[in-house]
Amino acid sequence: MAGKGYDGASIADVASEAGLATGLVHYHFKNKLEILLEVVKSLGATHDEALARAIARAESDPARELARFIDFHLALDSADPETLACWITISGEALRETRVRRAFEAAMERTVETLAGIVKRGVEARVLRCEDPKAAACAIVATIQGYFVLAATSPSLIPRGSAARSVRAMATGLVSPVRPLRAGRRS
Amino acid sequence: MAGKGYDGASIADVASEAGLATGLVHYHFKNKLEILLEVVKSLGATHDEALARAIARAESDPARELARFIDFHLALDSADPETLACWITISGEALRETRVRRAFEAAMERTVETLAGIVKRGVEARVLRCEDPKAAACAIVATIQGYFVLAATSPSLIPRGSAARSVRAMATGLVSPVRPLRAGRRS
Amino acid sequence: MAGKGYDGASIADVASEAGLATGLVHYHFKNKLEILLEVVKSLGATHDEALARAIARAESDPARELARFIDFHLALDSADPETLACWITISGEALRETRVRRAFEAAMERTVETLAGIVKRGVEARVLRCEDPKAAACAIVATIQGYFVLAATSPSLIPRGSAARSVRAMATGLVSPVRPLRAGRRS
Amino acid sequence: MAGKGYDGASIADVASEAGLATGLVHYHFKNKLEILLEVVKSLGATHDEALARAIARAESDPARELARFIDFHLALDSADPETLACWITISGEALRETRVRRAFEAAMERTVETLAGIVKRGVEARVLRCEDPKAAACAIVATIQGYFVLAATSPSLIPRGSAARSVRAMATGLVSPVRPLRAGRRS
DNA sequence: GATGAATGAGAATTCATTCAT
DNA sequence: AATGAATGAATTCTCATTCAT
Repeated sequence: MAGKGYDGASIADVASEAGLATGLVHYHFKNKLEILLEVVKSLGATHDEALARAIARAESDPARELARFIDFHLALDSADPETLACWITISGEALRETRVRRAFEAAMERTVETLAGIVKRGVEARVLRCEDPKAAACAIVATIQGYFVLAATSPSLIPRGSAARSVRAMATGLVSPVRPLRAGRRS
Repeated sequence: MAGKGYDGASIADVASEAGLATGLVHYHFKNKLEILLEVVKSLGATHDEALARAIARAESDPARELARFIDFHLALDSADPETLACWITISGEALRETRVRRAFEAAMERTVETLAGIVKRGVEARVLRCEDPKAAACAIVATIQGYFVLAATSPSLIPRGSAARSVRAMATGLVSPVRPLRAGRRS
Repeated sequence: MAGKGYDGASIADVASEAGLATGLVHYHFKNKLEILLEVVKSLGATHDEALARAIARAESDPARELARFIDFHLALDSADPETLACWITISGEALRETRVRRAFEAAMERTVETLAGIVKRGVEARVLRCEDPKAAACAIVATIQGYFVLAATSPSLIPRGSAARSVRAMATGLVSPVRPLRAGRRS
Repeated sequence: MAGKGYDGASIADVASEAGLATGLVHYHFKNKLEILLEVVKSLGATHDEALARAIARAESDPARELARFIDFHLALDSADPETLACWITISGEALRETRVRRAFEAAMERTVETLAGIVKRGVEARVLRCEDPKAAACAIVATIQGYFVLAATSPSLIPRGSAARSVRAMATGLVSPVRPLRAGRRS
């Protein structure tokens, strides 16, 4: 589905990719749609766990958590293109299938809330200044989603390595950290 | 195609939507794909013209042009949901069809270049500071694209009216205007 | 139609081959079928005239007329492949369309009668011996038709230049000429 | 396909003739073309086996094998008209589809080689005289093919029962048997 | 659990034919 | 005579889904 799109991938494709017989796919999934929903669920869970791990390494410093959050999503050079394509495919189906939309929306909301939580704690700790943490979190998540689309469709448009750097700069405009945002140990 | 997606919309759907016989659609378009390509082309042209008009009202003040650019794209409350859906559908097909990708990429590139041009002129005029105008333009365009996805799939996630405001704040982090960015007369 | 077959050739193909607009084809021909019937008619007439000319050069010598008849049809090296293909296509449609069958049958019958006439005159002139001139003519015409099929589909199967020679030898077995059949001046 | 021609017979026709659902035909054959190729293959195999059996009854007497060969193909009164139509349809498609041509050509070649082998053995055994057995075989096979076309499209043109007799007489002219060719026990 | 044949609805596409101009 | 847009039926092919084994 990542490679051919939801409609483009037939159950036979899915089955052969998994080394199974077509019939067996329907033994495990009632519907083609259920397969996609399972993908959203699993992709979301994997993402959330990996994100939590990445943030945990920031040792509860909100400013560094924010930087981690950005870097985690925008290390596009090392991103799995298949996962990117998958996520964009999901966003496309979310336009039309209520259940996909709900799952996609839920995943986005969890991510936004995670980030909003970081910002709020930053504000409380007076290392960040921000009037509307939810809006700020939403803006950064939107930017990340937009970079996903660009990375998957028009990679040559993104100056190499600029994504995370640019978004850290943008975040500065949103949350006015006391000190400039610095990347985690990774970068 | 906006409503049902590229694969979901049959030629019969397209034809009946247009009040035509199915055969006539194939008389005018060699392929289903050509229809989509025509949509990309036309959507891109319409966008470019409207954007140029919006920027023109900024009377060559780069900072105001930048604000106009943002507001033009992110007046999401008044955005046509069908056009949003259409653009996201296109980005999904761009993943798989080379020709759609090229058209989508070209449209994105034109938009990025337009914005990069504004930033460069702002830098030259010393009203903006920015080390990498291309990267900055790319980041803002990515953010816009991301907001489109959110607006079309998860509108409840975006605090009402926050999009343009947030992006103006983010832009501040990227281009350090001498004075804070203010919207044009519209806002 | 020669190149793509009756069904394979669309009216648009026919029109563009002739440098006309599609509509005009139907102005001149009621039907697609009428086009094919016209082809049979015209091909038959052209054939008959050319055959008559070829025979005329034999100066009423039945044995030489027979040789001429064979050579005329089996100078396969110089045969127009398109005409061959056309004739085979026609024979295929003759299987199914009554009117094509009638036209094809009529053309075949004229050819058989022409040859039978030659043989009869040869018998009367006592230069040929043959119990059933009609059957003999039919056999030779069948052979020619069969060579057409082979020449058009499996030319490598026919030893170069052997067709006319073999058929002259075969004719010998059918009509026992007093002297061996010799080709006309052409060969 | 025998009755309506390759293009005239739809997959739906094929399926209903076989009492199957349309989809199942495509489950077993990748293409419509593959169906035809399968027909050529199967028809060729059936023909070859039956021909081998017919020849076997001639007890290795080349002159009688030759007569058998002719009678086997030209017992047109008892020939299956559907098989005839099928073979002619195949020859028509052979004009246009490379793979059909190859299969048709191969079948013709096998038949020609079978006959050429008979003639060669006859020559070696000094019961037949023939300078070019391949050309002779080719001529007789062409005649048979031509009779198929006539039998399928213009049966009234062939004096009843004359085909095999005529071809035996023609063969005499090609291979000069020491004694006249006589049919096997069948005739 | 697992297989893969079978079904039939629905898709894109082609094309003979019509017809207003 | 000529054009070419328009029609809609028919065709090949794909595929989610079912089901006997």
